[in-house]
Amino acid sequence: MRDELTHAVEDYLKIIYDLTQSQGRASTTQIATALEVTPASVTGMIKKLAATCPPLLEYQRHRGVVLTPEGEKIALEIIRHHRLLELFLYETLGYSWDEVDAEADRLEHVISEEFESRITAVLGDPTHDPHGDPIPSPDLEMPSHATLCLRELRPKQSGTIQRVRDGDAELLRFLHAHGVVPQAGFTVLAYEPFDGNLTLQIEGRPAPVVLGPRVTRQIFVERIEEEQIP
Amino acid sequence: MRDELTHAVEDYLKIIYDLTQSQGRASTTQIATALEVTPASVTGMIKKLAATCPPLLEYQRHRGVVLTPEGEKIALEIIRHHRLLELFLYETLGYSWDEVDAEADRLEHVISEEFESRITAVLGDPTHDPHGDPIPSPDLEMPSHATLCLRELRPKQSGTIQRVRDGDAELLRFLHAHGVVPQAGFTVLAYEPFDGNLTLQIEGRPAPVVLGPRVTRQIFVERIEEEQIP
DNA sequence: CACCAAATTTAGTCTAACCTAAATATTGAT
DNA sequence: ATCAATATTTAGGTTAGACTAAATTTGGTG
Ligand SMILES: [Mn+2]
Ligand SMILES: [Mn+2]
Ligand SMILES: [Mn+2]
Ligand SMILES: [Mn+2]
Repeated sequence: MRDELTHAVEDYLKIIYDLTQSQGRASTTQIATALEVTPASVTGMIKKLAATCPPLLEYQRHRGVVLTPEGEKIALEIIRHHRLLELFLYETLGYSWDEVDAEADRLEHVISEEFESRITAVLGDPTHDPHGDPIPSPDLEMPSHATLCLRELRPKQSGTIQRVRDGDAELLRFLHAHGVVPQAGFTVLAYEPFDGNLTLQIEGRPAPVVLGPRVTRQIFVERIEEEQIP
Repeated sequence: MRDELTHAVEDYLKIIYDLTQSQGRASTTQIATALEVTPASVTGMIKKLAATCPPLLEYQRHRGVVLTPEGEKIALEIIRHHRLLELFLYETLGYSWDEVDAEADRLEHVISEEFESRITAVLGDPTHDPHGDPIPSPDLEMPSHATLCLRELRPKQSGTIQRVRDGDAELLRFLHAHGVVPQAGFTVLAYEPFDGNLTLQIEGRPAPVVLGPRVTRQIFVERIEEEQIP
C-alpha cells in the first residue's frame, strides 16, 4: 500500500493523534515530553513530516501541529495495532493489564495486516482494549468514548469507570488492587478541595478508596444520574 | 541482562550461525548474499562486532568469521525466538507454513522474555518448528538434527523427511502440495545422473514426485535401513 | 611462478534520528 | 507597552547502517 514508515515516524503520529484529541493542536514540547526526546529533535521531525508528499501533518512555526487526514489514517492504523495487541496479550497469552502496553509499543510497528486480521478473528472483532480504550474499527473509524474525567466529579455523584490511561504500570497495579477497572460502578463519597482528593465507594468493595488528583486525572467515567428524589 | 543489540546485529549473528553450521567459517560474500547487503557493508559490520567487549565474533581479514561463545549465545536466543514464533503463528493463529518465516523475521527482534515464556507455555515446550527445524532449549542448547541431505540418496533407499529450509515460500507451497513435509516417509524410486532429479514415492500418496537438485538440496532426511533381504 | 579473476577491504558518502548549546520568538504579568 | 520566563528553532555534531567506486589480497592456472 504505502511506502514503509519508520518506527519513529509511527510513534510521532500516534502521540500527536493523542495530544490533539484533548487540545486542538500538539506543541513541540508536549510531543517531546511524551516521546522522551528533546524539543529540538521534535522540530526536526515535524518539519520533515510536514514536507512529505502528501504531508502527514500541518505545521506552523511556534504554533504546534495537527495531523492531516493522511497522517491521521496512519495514526489510527498504529493505534488499532496497539490496542488489538494489548487485548490479545491480555486475553490469549494471559498478560496482566499493567504489562501489555510496553509489549504492544514494540510489536505495533512490525506486525503484518495478516497478523492483525488473525488476532481480530481470535478476539471476535473487539471494540475495547483492557484499559477500556476504544479500538479503531478495521476501516479506521474511532468509536466514541467517555471524555468526562473522574477528577471533575463531586460527592453523591455516581457512574461507571470507562477507561484508564495505560502508560504507568505501577498505577495500573494500584488501581487493579482497589477494583478501579473498566465497567466498575462507583459513588463519590467525599471531595477535599485543598488537595483534590476524592473518596470513592466502588460497587461490591468492602471499603472506600481515596484517590488524589494525579490518579483521578487518568480515569474517565460515565455519569449515572441519581434516581430523582423529590 | 545485556545491553540492547540492534536488529541488524541480531540478523548478522543469526545468519553467521547458520552459515558456520555447514562450513567452518562464514565468508563476507556469503553473509552479504544472505542478508541482501553489499560485501562492503558486511566488512564494516563484522569489524565492529569483532571489536566489541566481549567480541561477538572472531575475524581474520580475507578469511571470514566464526562466532565467539558470546556471539553464539545471542544467535541461539534469536533463533529460539524465531522458531518458537513460527510455531506459535502456525499452531495458535492458523498461519500456513509458508507464511510464518517472514512474520517471525520481524517479530524475533522485539518480543520480550515474557512473551517468549508465555508462548513456550502455550505450545508445551516444543522442540521443533513447522519446518522440522530444532528449537534451541530455554537454556540455549541446540537439539541435534538431521544433516543428511535428500540430494545424496539413491534408488531403493528409504527414509523420513526431517526438515525443510524455510526461506522460499513458493517452494514450501509446492512441497506441501506433494506431501513433502516433516515426518513423511518415502522411498527413492529413481535417480537421473544427468540432471540430478530424484523420483520419490511419498508414503500414502497416489503418485511419485520428481524433485530436482535445487529442491532436494533444501531437504534433510533420516535414513531407514532396508530390512535385510538375504 | 607469474598473472588474472574473484573475493575482500578501504575510502568516501548518504540518510535517519537523535543530541547540546546558542539564538530567537511568544506570552503573560506588571 | 516592556520585559522576563518559557517555548521553540537553528546550528552544528554523533551514531548506526547502508551504498559506490577504487584499491588490494588471494588462489588457481598456464
Ligand atoms: Mn511504539
Ligand atoms: Mn491500552
Ligand atoms: Mn530478522
Ligand atoms: Mn522454520
